[in-house]
Amino acid sequence: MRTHELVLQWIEKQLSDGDLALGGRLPGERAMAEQLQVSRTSVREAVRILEAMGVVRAGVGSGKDAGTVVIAEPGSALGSTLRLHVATRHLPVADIVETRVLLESWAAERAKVGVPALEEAAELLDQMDAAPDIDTFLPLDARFHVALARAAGNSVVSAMMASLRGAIENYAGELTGNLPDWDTTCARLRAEHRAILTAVNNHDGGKAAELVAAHIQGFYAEAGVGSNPTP
Amino acid sequence: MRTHELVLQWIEKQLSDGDLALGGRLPGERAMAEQLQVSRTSVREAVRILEAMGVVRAGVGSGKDAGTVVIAEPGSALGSTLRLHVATRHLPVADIVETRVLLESWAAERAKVGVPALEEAAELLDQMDAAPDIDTFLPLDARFHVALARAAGNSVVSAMMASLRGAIENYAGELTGNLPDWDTTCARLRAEHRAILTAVNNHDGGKAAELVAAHIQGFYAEAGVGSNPTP
DNA sequence: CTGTCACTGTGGTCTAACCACACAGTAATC
DNA sequence: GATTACTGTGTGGTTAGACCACAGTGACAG
Repeated sequence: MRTHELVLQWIEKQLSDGDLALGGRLPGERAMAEQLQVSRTSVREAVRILEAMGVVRAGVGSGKDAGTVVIAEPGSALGSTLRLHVATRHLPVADIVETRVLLESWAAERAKVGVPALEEAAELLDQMDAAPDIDTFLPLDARFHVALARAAGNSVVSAMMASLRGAIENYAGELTGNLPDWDTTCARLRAEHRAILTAVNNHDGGKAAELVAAHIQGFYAEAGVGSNPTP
Repeated sequence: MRTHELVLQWIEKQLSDGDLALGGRLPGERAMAEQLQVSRTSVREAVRILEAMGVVRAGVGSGKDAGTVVIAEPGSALGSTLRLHVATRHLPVADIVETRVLLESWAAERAKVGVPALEEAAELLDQMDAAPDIDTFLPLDARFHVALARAAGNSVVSAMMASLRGAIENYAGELTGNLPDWDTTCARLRAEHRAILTAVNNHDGGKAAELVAAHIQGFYAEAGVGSNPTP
């Protein structure tokens, strides 16, 4: 077993045993190296991996943001991983879109009314109405969909949704260039968002799920995913 | 931007541009370091991250297994990430099980008859009948479920299924200790597996999905997930 | 022809040093 | 006395250089 894996194991055990909790601070790299009788290099490689997994955040200097602290950001970590695999052509964009439909439909059907995530979603819709251009609109759109997924209350599904959205984020930006008329499309998307949120608030999960599926598939079909996968 | 991130960006670009394909070999660490004008340490940190993401595999020595080659194993990578986050208590096991039900039901409903993955699944069932003990049975069970998911033909769903299974693998091992009578449970699980596969082969996706959902939820309910999350 | 042995290139590890940063305490200044 | 400037300390970030184990390759001696 390689040295940095040993360090990784040790840290994972600290987490499992509860000796290291969310928000907690790891020992300094030098201290850990001495404690585990390994070089600082190996400790750093382990920390890098944890950072890539969204388990810790490393900060220089001193004070509140300094040191290596335990965080919980699975979404961005899974997103990076998926993005890399998309780059290797191993994960087709079409499969990601299909998975998005699957997860978001499920989430829409089970979204709980009155939770903070839904209020955030409603707020985002207002901001999207005021968005002047595509580059302002798209990030809000992404956040709306992730907020909707969070409303279902399953943290794994939320994380996966966020990661899927993140993995094809750049891609979505390119796709909008293929659209014949952005203003028309944008208006339609906004209307569909409202309809989805209304269905959820009316406790009509089935309809919400249908609308979400049509919403996502409609966008990618219009933008030409499948027929024109890598423009 | 940190140095190793720069290296990561460079490698990701090589992948996106197709200059580096699946099965391809990265330049040696020393060569890359010189080419990018960074230290070998930074190159190594980048490679570590890619390795953790299941994008590359590093092998010492020389010959076919040597060097750093591009692979595509998103499943194990996502699994490690999820496992770590379960360790931080940020992702409840119950949410993972729920997501498994969601993905596997979907996959069972859309499984294509006649694909290699289904044949593999059938073969695994025979091996499970011959399994002498739990420790032989469980890995086969895991592979059966992943094979079933693969039969639906969506690589993202397959990868996520494999990762979910991997994230709670150790956990499943502990749970079987809670079962009152393993032999009885095992016989039931085997029968349920057969029923699922039969439904799929009969093109009865709806029934297959129902059976899968009941199968998974039944097992975890019997083993006590939810009422006894961290024994 | 065969077995041995040095060579070469790979990743894996370690040491020791320096840097930039941010805060904390202290000293000099107004 | 209050304010400012300055070290001191500890953090991660980066680098250079060395050595190790490993696995093929090829030359050489038998």
